Formats: sequence, C-alpha cells, structure tokens
Amino acid sequence: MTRHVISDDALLEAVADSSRRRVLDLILASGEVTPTALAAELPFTRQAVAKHLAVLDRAGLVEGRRTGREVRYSVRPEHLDVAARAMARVAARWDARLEAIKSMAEARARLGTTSTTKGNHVRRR
Amino acid sequence: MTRHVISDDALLEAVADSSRRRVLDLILASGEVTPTALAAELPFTRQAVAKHLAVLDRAGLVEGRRTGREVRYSVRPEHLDVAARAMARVAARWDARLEAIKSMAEARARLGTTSTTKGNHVRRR
DNA sequence: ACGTAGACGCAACCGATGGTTGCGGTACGC
DNA sequence: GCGTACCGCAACCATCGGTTGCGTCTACGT
Repeated sequence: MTRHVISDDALLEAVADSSRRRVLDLILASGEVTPTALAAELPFTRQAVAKHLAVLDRAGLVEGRRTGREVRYSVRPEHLDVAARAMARVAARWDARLEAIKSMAEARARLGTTSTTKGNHVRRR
Repeated sequence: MTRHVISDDALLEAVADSSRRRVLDLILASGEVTPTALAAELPFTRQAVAKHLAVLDRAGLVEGRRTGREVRYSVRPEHLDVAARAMARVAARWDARLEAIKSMAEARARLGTTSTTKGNHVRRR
C-alpha cells in the first residue's frame, strides 16, 4: 500500500507550483508519459520537467516505471485522492475563516473602529 | 475601490507559501496588527514578516495604515473573498479531474493491466 | 555488428525568493 | 534630551525553478 503520509502542507507545497500543476495535468491527460514527451508540450525543458517529476514522486503523487531507455510516469490515484481531499479541506477552511472575517469586519465597521480588542487565542507554531 | 485584478494563479502563488498563510491567519485572528507583533508570534524575524506583508499587500489581500511609528496591517475582506472563491474553484477542478482518473484506473484494473492503451497524446517514437 | 540518434541522469550555473543579520532613521515615553 | 522600540533599507545566504552542457545507455537502421 505504500502508505506515504502526505501532510496538507507538503501537498500544498507540491501542488502550489503552477508548473507542477501543469505537469500533473498532462500526466493525467496522457495516462503514462515520458519526461521528454511532457517537455515537448510544455514551455520548459526536459530537465525542469524531470525535477518536477522528482518532486511529485517524492510527494507520492506520481510514479515512474523504467521501460527500456525511457521512463513512463503515471499518477497514483489513491494518493491523488488524498491530495484532492486536502485541497478541498484547505479551501473549506479558508472559506470558513473568510466568513468569520467578513462578519467581523462588518460588525467593526458598524461600531466604528473598536480598537482591535480581540486578543483571543494566539497559537504559536 | 482599487479594483486589483487577482488571477487564480497570482492568488495561489500568494497563498501557496505556508509562512504567508500563517501570517494571514494571524492577521485574521488579530484584526489589526503590526509586523513586530506578528513576528513575535512567528518562528521568523520581523523582516521576513515584512516581506510577506509586502507580497500580500501587492496581492491586495491586506493593507497597512501607518499610525505614528507603527504600521497596522489588516486584511481586505473583499479581496480575500475573491481569493477564497478561487481556491474553491481550483479545488473543485481537482476533484473533477480526480474523479475521472479514479474511474479510469478502476476500469483498467478491472480489465487486468491493459497495456496503457490511451495514446490520445503525442506518443513519439 | 556497428554507428548514430534518442532518452535519461548528473552537474554547473543563473535569477528569484524566503530568510537572516546589521544599521540607520524616526516617533514615543520619560 | 535620551533611550527605546518600531520601522525601512541593504547585504548576505540557502533553496528552488529553470537552463545549458555533457556523459551514458538503449534502441534502431543499415
């Protein structure tokens, strides 16, 4: 099962980069692709692609199988699943926080600049 | 109204960094804060915080008002709104794609390792 | 069988960026 | 007026996305 533990952060980190997302996209579209093929469709070199693939691999999102002189990369659906869920979770969290902030801002505006007396919980680290 | 145009990519870019997210979190929790105050609760220096604030500012997510010798930063709910939506959008897109991939993988598994017959893409050789 | 071309890996290098330290300016409190 | 705290600027370092160049190995054509 290769139970990699993909933290939200690590995931976001891997997925944050737009190039990486594009690479992932292409792999998804092609099923199994070689770095060179990917690079052919992308605005940067094979080497760059290779590096991204390495990252994605370490993150457990893709895997590559050697076949003769080439290496075919494919995505690992299970892990991608985790990834997508994490994304959704983060998005939701954002939304919630936004909600809070919005109502708060409105309240503050309504009360006229209450001098920020909300030293509720500061959690460090 | 300062109608900054925040592209999904720019947004993700700004939000991608975990430190930046933490900073944003703190500002959200505090309403109006100075860089130094933020830095006090974060594992890095005031300077780093300042840089992040600059980025977030450029991205239109926060704004700072000078008050005497200190600068109070606060989030801009409207823009944050845009941000959250963008996040959700991206997440959704991911989810959809994941769905496709999953069913595909299952189908493949059910058929017993069909030798990757999805050459819908450039397969040079 | 051999030579060449294609696909990969490694390493050096470049520019941007997250992070640090150090310093100088300026507003505040006494 | 003096010290202190907050800020801004600049130099510096490490990492990272990306490139170029080179070496190696495999596959293919003749």
